[in-house]
Amino acid sequence: MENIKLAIVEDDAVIRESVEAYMETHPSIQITFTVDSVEAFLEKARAAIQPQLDVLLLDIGLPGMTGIQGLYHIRQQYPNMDIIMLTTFEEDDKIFDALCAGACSYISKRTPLTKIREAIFTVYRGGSYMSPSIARKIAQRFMPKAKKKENALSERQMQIVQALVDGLSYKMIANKLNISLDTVRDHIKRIYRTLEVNSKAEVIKKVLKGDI
Amino acid sequence: MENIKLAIVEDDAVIRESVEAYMETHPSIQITFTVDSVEAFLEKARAAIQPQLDVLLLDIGLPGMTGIQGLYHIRQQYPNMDIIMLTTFEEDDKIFDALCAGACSYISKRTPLTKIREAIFTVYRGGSYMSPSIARKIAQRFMPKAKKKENALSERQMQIVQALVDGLSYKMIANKLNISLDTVRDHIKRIYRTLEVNSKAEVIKKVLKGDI
DNA sequence: AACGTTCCCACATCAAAATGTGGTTTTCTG
DNA sequence: CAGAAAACCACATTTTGATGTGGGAACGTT
Repeated sequence: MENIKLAIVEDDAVIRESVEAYMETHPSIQITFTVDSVEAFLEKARAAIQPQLDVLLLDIGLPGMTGIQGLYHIRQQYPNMDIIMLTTFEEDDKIFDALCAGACSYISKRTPLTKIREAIFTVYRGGSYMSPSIARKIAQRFMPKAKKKENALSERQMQIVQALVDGLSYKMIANKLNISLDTVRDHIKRIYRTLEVNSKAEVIKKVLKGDI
Repeated sequence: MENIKLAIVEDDAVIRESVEAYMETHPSIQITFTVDSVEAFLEKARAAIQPQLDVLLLDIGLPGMTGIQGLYHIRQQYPNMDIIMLTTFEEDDKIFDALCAGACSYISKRTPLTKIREAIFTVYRGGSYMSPSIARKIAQRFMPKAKKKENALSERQMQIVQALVDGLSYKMIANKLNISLDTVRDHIKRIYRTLEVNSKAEVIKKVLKGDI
């Protein structure tokens, strides 16, 4: 029989209490505590007897320290705890911030409690649940970005761009490609024009961002 | 009433037929066709009367052209179709390849048919469903990479690095931060040392790659 | 054959960056 | 308070980078 130690951080009393009441009814879930802010959570965590925790439901839009900021601090105390972010649809653009900060699940507050409970079990077992709209955004993040223009560089130009990205100086590029320094300059000049940039830095940024 | 036009690409006849039989029973799902390879799918798509399709269940491990390779070709014919990848657990490392190739959902074959059907509706409505173990892998992908060294830059140094990445010149940085040009040089000099690089290009690369 | 593209090279100029040495002032912390 | 760390500034030198102009050779297309 599982025994999941759950904590809740949610400022809206109505939501907090309804979630708490619902989760409490399940025999495998044990609510360790619920608080209304990250600050309150951290205080509990700092207390002498640091309560053991498996899963945390964390609201993303909190007064004071936001959930995202809080994630960072919370994970210092509980590096192995699984954190489920609760969010309203307006905050969907914070998905990636939250994921980067270490959230492992991201659920809309509109999700039925039964699904949220399911998610708790899922993350406890090493999985992750994402609301469908969230998951879609994540999937899109991986898709090839819409290449705007036909800014196709020639084969040679690509070699030079690559060398630039690798941090080679003009001289080194000339050497590597067995062409003269002036030729390298010539290529780069034209590359800048077709890419509509005017510094090495911008070229590198474009490449690293996948715009090329 | 929804009317989802579904196609299935799956080489294993047992799985294919069981999925087909199950989906067929739902009044909102209409199976346009099922085939056993990407090649067969593309042939159907090339036919004079190109069938309309909403959702595709695509096996990832196919003989001949794999699902991942197929994704590319299929999406040329049906750029707006939602594609759900079916996968066995051994292929979990192909998640990101598939997502990059344009899949919008990724489901283990061990998933109960009822869940798979749910996923079909989810993607049809603009969402996405990921199997828990897959979703977890994706979440982990976003988490802070293991920072190797203590290359911690000071607050000020980070500002300067950021400015460099933004493409500002030393002069502009000096102006922006209200310090002298020489001071900017000084900071950058030290940054290069602690980062063990010796050009702006390398700094930018490090930042963009998340090494910092 | 004429044209466009790509690749190649040279010369020139000014701005920017890389790097070193030397010193001062805050600010934080043991 | 003393010492370390960070931030600040100056001066000097060498290398790179950005940009322009001008021209030549190879290759494929019309």
